[in-house]
Amino acid sequence: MTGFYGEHSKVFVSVDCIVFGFDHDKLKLLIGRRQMDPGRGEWSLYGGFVGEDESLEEAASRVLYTLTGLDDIYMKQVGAFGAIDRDPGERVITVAYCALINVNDYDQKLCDEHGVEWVSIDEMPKLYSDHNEMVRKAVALLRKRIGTEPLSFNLLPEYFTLTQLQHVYEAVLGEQIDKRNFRKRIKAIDFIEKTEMIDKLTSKRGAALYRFNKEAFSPLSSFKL
Amino acid sequence: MTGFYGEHSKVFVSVDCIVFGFDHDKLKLLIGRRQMDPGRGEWSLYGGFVGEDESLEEAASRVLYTLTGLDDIYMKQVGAFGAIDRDPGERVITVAYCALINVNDYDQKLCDEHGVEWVSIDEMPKLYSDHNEMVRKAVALLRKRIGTEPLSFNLLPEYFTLTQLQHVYEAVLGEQIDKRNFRKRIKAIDFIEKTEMIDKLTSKRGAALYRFNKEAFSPLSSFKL
DNA sequence: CCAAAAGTGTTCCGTCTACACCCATGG
DNA sequence: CCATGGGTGTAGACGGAACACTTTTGG
Repeated sequence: MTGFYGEHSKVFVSVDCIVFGFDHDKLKLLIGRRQMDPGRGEWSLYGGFVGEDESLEEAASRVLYTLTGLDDIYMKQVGAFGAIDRDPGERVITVAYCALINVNDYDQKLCDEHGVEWVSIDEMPKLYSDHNEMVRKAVALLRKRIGTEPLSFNLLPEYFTLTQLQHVYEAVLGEQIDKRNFRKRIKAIDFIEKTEMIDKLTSKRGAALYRFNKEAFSPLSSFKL
Repeated sequence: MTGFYGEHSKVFVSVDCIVFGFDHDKLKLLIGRRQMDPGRGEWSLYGGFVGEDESLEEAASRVLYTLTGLDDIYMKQVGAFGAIDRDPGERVITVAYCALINVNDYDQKLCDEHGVEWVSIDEMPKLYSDHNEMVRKAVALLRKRIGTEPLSFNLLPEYFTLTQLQHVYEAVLGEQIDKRNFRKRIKAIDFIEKTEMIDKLTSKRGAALYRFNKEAFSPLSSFKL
């Protein structure tokens, strides 16, 4: 089997993961010191090469699993980056994926092993290659979509208070939101369910815990937030 | 120079172009019969492999130039498609690009040479590999963006009537629009300029010709349509 | 008893939507 | 003179934004 496309050239393809988390009212990004040449020691997104036996999504999932120990992560393609000299080593075309995780689920040991840590997106340092551009694009996508797709829940624990949820929106959108208007809109969304549970950690009075009901959500149900 | 990433494997990368046009009140797509194996003779998007010396965008531009004879085409990345068996020949990762062109500018001779033709998007046949999925995604993106980005002008000649413009929106969105409301919104957009010219071809009375003023448009000026 | 966060409605204003008739002209 | 597409305004509904006070309880 000689192959059909033999006359054409092949190229390295990698995936890079833009991992967002939410903590202390801030949107956070997981970055680490690059552990290979070229660019060893520079701040960088976590990534990996795409193997012969895996799709792009599989490669991204594998990389995310290696990094966080988590499976079944919310993941969305951000785009392909293919400038000739984008990687200082050899030519590599990268497909960037944006992942949203709950920082509590995250495995701190793995974090340390890979030398990655959380930084606030507004304190992001210069990253390796064109990784800053990837992050910018991912944040832009996040902002566009958070109003019409149920993304925010991926950044929170299963049970959350409305104040927490509001803080996620404020962190992503970068603006303050009126509490009463926010809660009014939440009430209109039927797949955000109030539970009987009460959170006593974040306030003396205690706050009702809510959850996202995946079953009640249909991709067709357009909502506005 | 042995390279830094020698232990990893390389893969074929191609670009596929989803070329939209607008004619007779319909959104059209440029497709052709595939002229190589495997899949020879099947309906397909037009594409090409990414060379060692060109970026993804350059490859897409080259492919579009080869196909249409046009330079400086509006082009947007749709996404990367990387399922292992997506191509029946060998493994190929493809980056899809969506292009918008004015069907009048198009070179009919090249069209014939490459064996491509325009089809209405609602009469699209089964295409090679996962190309239908690419088109679906491109149409979805188009619908999302046409309301907030000045895309529509790329599908029209430099000078156009408001009725033509409205038909573009109707074709893309797949729904009727109220003429008076549409024109009211247009009046509020300052980078759509009325000219002194009058088009006498499409109606007996004649219709004012408008143009999109690129200079008056700023990417920040958010508009709603 | 007080600090700190939770919870709750109303009014106003601007935006979107629905809707029908006259105009100019070529044939 | 009539068929064809061009062009115009208003009223009512709806949705989004602004805005302040009471409740609960741990310390």
